[in-house]
Amino acid sequence: MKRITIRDVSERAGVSTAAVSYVLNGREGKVSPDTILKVRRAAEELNYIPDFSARSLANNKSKLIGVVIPQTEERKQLLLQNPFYSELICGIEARLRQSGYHMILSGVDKGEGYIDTSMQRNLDGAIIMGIYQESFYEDLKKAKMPIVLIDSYVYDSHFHVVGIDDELGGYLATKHFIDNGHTNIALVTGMIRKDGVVEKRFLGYKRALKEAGLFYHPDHVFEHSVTYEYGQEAARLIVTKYPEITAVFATSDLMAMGVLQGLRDEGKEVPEHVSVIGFDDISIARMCTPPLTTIMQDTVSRGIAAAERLLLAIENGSSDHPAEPAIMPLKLIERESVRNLSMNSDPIL
Amino acid sequence: MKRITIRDVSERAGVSTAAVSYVLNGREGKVSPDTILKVRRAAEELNYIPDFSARSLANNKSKLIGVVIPQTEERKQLLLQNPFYSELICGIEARLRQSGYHMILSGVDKGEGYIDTSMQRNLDGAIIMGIYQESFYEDLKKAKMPIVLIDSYVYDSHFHVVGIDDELGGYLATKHFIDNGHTNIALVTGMIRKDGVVEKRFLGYKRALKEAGLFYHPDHVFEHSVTYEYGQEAARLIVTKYPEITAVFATSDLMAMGVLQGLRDEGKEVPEHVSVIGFDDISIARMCTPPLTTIMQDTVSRGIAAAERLLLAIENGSSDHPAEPAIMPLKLIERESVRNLSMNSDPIL
DNA sequence: AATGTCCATTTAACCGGTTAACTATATGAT
DNA sequence: ATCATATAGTTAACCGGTTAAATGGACATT
Repeated sequence: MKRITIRDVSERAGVSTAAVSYVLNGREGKVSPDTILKVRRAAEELNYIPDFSARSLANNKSKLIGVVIPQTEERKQLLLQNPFYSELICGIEARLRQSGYHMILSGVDKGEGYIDTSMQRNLDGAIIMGIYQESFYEDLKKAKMPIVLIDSYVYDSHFHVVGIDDELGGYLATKHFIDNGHTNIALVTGMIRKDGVVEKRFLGYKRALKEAGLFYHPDHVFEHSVTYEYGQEAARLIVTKYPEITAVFATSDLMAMGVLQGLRDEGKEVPEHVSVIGFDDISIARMCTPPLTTIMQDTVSRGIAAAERLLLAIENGSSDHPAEPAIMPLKLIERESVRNLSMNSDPIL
Repeated sequence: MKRITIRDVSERAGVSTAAVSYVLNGREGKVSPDTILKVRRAAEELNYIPDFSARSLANNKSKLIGVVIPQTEERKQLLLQNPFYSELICGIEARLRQSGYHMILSGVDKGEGYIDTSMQRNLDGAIIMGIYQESFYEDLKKAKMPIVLIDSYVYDSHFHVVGIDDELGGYLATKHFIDNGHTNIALVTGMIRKDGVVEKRFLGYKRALKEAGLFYHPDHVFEHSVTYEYGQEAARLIVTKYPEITAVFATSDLMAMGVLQGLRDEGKEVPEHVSVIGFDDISIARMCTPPLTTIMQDTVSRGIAAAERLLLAIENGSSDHPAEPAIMPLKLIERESVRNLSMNSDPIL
């Protein structure tokens, strides 16, 4: 059961290996229709499947894309428990496969060592989700391959960006609370890092407050990690220490779900006592109790868009001058986790 | 910025490329300590990173593992919305990376064409999650690489299996209902396919019923697709057509969450009116309302175990005679979605 | 001194493709 | 008839490693 090589095909077709290679790669005007036919037939009959390693070695194209997601520091595992990443990956994988590319999925925490992977595998490009320390981006630049960033605002001429208007998202959520008569609005969020998405959402939050003439209260910002558990903890804090708060904007649905649970643990009803808005509209947002009002981004489409962008850059060989950031649409989805305080004068249960 | 090759290292160290290769691959007794030192230093100084394509071409080892998960037929996207797969992948990725392997994640529906991927990339092995049509397994056998199956019972001498005792899981869930005084217990499940996991869970369900002297009622089995939406639909059916049912065993947490929502849509409370048990203990099982009683399997560990098993098979070159199936532990986690009918004589709200 | 062994090292073929450069033939222009 | 050009196909070097076989030197044996 030896492997069928291009030589086998060339012999069977009665031509040189070069001819076979030209036919199989669709080189224009290098081969006659007759030869094309012979080669196609021979390849078909032998069920020839090219070896990507050999191909990669010869022409320095691996058809391999690195996909990076954050990982937990302690357990060295992918942060895939946040469905946000899963959904992105669905989109990315589907689009890549469609063009004959494959995806190598890796977790990264500090970003050290990823450059090795990229070199070893001769990656044609990479999609980086999440935000990392500066040095990682420096390494990525050295890699000299097209790179698409999702969820970080490192606007550098080396990087393509497929983002959303996070500032607007933060604004819309906060505004929605204000429109519903809320004035004490908490923000529950992961670490606010420079160039990260939550920084922008935070900015939008502040803008909405300011625009409405509301006071920005730093104590009402609960900042830690993007986990269900922290959402829960923040909710407890809110109930016990800041009872004036009637609305919580969580910068990810996962945290929002934690907030929901935390409030419940403390005997508060949503939205009767406290209203909650999330971010992302991951699929479980509509499944929780009550269904979560959230800022929707079409995550799967965003994954597809990121892959598309990357493929384009690869095929153009334009790793240098990326187009300007693609900004995907965004909107607030009203479900049942927000109560209208102004109109509804029902007494609290 | 040319690539550093083994030749560069050999020149710098003043030895042949063969010597470098031997040192870097730790060939015993082929090189003197002196040479080892020189090579190590040179490689270090040049920051040499080997090219896996070249290596793969030369020794037919790619250090690449194929990881396959089902995909939706319509949209050609990975079934990653079920966190069960995400969690497995977390475990797999972590373990593979630890040993210098990388993972190519692909979606597959009918299984056609995957064999091509495997050939093109010279995969060293594969981990297959989910269940597929017969022909896919036939293809896999031809691939002549170690393969680990998760979630299918194709006990063939070609395949390694890292499973759980699904029959027991089904039994435990059903038994728990019975112990709590339930006698009309519905089963909500994806398609019951031969050699699939749900077939076994179904068997466990029937065994528990029989053991308790309860009548197995085929109408109480709701079988369709493993989705939140179907769980919801099944719940509606149950409430409207089979009001005698007081307990629902869903064979995946995702479906169980749909059931929860469907019951709520119909104005039923869980567990006051209807009790629910899920399967898998995905992370959101404890996050939903009420927290879901479920059959816990440590999914991440199972991913790790699968990877471990595969690596072992690869390193032994033993693609032929797999050890017997590894069966991971299982237990019922009691949360708040089951009501005890027998002891608790509170009137229904 | 000749021969055999061992050890460390090198040589060079090989993996399976791609592609620049070359050859051979046909076509067209002068 | 001669030369230039275009077209179709081939040759062989090359990508960056691995590894069987050959080499060469040191040492021991007869």
